[in-house]
Amino acid sequence: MSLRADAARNRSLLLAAAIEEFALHGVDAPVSAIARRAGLGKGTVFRHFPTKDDLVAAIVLDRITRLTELATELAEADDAGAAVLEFMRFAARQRQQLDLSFLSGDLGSEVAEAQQRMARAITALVDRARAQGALRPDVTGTDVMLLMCVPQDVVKHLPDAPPELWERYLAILFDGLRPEGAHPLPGF
Amino acid sequence: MSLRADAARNRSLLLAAAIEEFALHGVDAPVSAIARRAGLGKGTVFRHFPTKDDLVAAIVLDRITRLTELATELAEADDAGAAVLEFMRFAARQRQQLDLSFLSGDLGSEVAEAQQRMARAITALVDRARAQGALRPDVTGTDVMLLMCVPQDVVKHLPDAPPELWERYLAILFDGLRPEGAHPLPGF
DNA sequence: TAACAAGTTGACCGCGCGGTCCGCTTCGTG
DNA sequence: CACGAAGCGGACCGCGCGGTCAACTTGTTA
Repeated sequence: MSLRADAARNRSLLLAAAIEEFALHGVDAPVSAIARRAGLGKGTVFRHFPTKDDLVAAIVLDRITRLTELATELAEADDAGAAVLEFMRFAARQRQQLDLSFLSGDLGSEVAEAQQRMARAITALVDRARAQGALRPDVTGTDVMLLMCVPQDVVKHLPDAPPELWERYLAILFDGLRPEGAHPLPGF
Repeated sequence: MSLRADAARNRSLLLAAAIEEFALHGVDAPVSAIARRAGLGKGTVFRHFPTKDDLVAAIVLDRITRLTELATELAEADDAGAAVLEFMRFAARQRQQLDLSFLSGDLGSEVAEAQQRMARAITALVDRARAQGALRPDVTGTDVMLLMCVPQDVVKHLPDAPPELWERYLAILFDGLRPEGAHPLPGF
């Protein structure tokens, strides 16, 4: 055993508190607020995560990993176009709960490698959809990676927006990725 | 005359320096850096703009005004669809030079009113394009306002991106706004 | 050109942040 | 249960920020 029981519990308490706090006030939320929300002292945060960036990296790493898993899973779906859409929907929804970008900022080599793994998984998924004719011939995995968070980001600029508005923008965006004259996917 | 000659010159020097600094390092760029870039003392900045927010507001106000003027101008174009696209292109290009959002953050009533004027101008432009059948029947001015900055925002996540990449995303995005089965505009 | 208003400056202040540290508490074990 | 190690807490530090101010310089005008 490498971690004491209460320490493990506190660690996950801290992660949960950090996710909430970052979602609510952005990455600039002070560490002290995270500690307060977790009902712990500030020092405890730095015991588990030597640096605030390490805390951020831990969360981002988790999110990236989940996205990678989903992309890998969806790569086996019959309808690759629908799979891409579902992936983007998941990514946007996840972004709703977390203001952190997986792309910008240097968060250490571990995160960078995870990003590359995710990029590969997404590229595989997108390549397959393109081969099936579900996407424009020039759409790349990078395109999807860049665009998948847009719906949530855009909606956040509106103070009083209906909570499902982002789906509308996802639809508009995905429509721009489909080949010309293609029929819309069911559900839109 | 209400302003001394050198003071007027310094004021515009400061505005230019602030635009550059904000574009380079975001809105969080310290006031001292702006002063240094302008070759002036920090105190001078606060003489012209009592608060950093006032400086930001001045710049944002200028940008919003230009956008409003352009939207009003373009409302008289024959091809309203092409006009909307050109407007979005201008907005995105402007956003390239400035990291400031015209939408989020409270920057006083003056900016808020200017935002509303811009919203009206854009809505008029978009309504006309929609009436001409150049856009989907459910596209609103708000949609265009929210989406027009996306291309630049998205590209900024890529560290080594070709400078014209944003045009590609504008094309994808605008394509999602056009009615189904419509032929692409010339140039794409 | 004299004299005053207007403008400029950089040292200075208070604040809140990320991060440190050491005395104290609590868990796990023999 | 007793004891050592692992974990905890919060006062504390240094830093860089936005903003202030009083001494100084400069444009303007009669």
